[in-house]
Amino acid sequence: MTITIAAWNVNSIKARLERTLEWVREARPDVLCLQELKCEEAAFPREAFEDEGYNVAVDGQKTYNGVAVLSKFPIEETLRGLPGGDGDDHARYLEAVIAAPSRPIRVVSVYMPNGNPAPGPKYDYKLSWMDRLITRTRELLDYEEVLAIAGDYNIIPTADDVHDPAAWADDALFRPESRAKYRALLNLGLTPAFEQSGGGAHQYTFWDYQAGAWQRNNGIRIDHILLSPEGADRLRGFTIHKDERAKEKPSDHVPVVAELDV
DNA sequence: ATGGTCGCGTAGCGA
Repeated sequence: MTITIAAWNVNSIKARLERTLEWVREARPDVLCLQELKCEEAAFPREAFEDEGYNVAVDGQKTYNGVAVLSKFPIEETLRGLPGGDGDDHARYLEAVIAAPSRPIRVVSVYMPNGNPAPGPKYDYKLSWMDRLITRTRELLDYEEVLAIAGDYNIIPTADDVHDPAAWADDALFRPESRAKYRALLNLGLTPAFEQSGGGAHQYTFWDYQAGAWQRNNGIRIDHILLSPEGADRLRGFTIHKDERAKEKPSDHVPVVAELDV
C-alpha cells in the first residue's frame, strides 16, 4: 500500500486552522507532522481534525513551539521531548508509532531550534539540541523500522537551498557548524526524501513574510523528511506544496509530502 | 530606504 507522510510548520494552528483543514481535505495525507502550534495541548483544535478522520497526538506549549502528529491510523505515542535536556521544556519533539495496516511506521515530528542570533546562547542551544537528536536517532535506527523524522529543521543544507548564500553566511540556519551537525545526523544512516526522489536546486519550503520574499522567490529549504534505510527503500515520491504560500493568510512555510510504498 | 511582516498578547519578543 502507498501512504503519504507530510510535514508542515503552520505558524500557529489557531491562526491557520481553516487553511490547514482546507489543505488536509485536498491532500488527505495519511500522516501529518505539524510544527509551531503556538498553543497548549488543551487548546489544540483536536475535534476539527478528528472530524476529518484523524487520530491526534499533541505536545503543546503556550505562545511558542508545539508539535503534533496526526494520522488516519492509530497512534501510539512513544516519546515526548528529547532526552538529555536538563530542564529543557520546549515542545519540539514528538515521536509515535503509526499502526498502518501493512506494517508499523515510526514517525517523529521535529521543530529544531532556530538558533539566531549566532553565536550566542540560542545558537548553543540549537547545536546541543541537534546532539540530543543524533543520540536519539542512533537508538531509533537500531530498530530497523520504517522511520520518518519530519519537520522544520531550521537547516539550509547546501548553497543550492537558498536564494542568496552570501546573505545567509552568518545565519544560524546556514553556518558551517549547523550544516556539519546536520550532515552528522544524515551520516548515521538517514536519507533525505527530497534527495532520494531527485532533489534539485532552489526548491524552497519557506519564504519570509518580510520584504516581498515570496514575490521575489527569496526562499530557503529548511523543512525536511529524513528516512531510515527501510523507509528510503520504499520512497516513491516527494512533493513540496509550494502553492500554499500564494494563498490568503498563509504560513511562511509550505507542506512537504513523502510517498512511501509500504 | 539602515526598514520591511506576522503571531502572540496587548509590549516586545521570536521567527
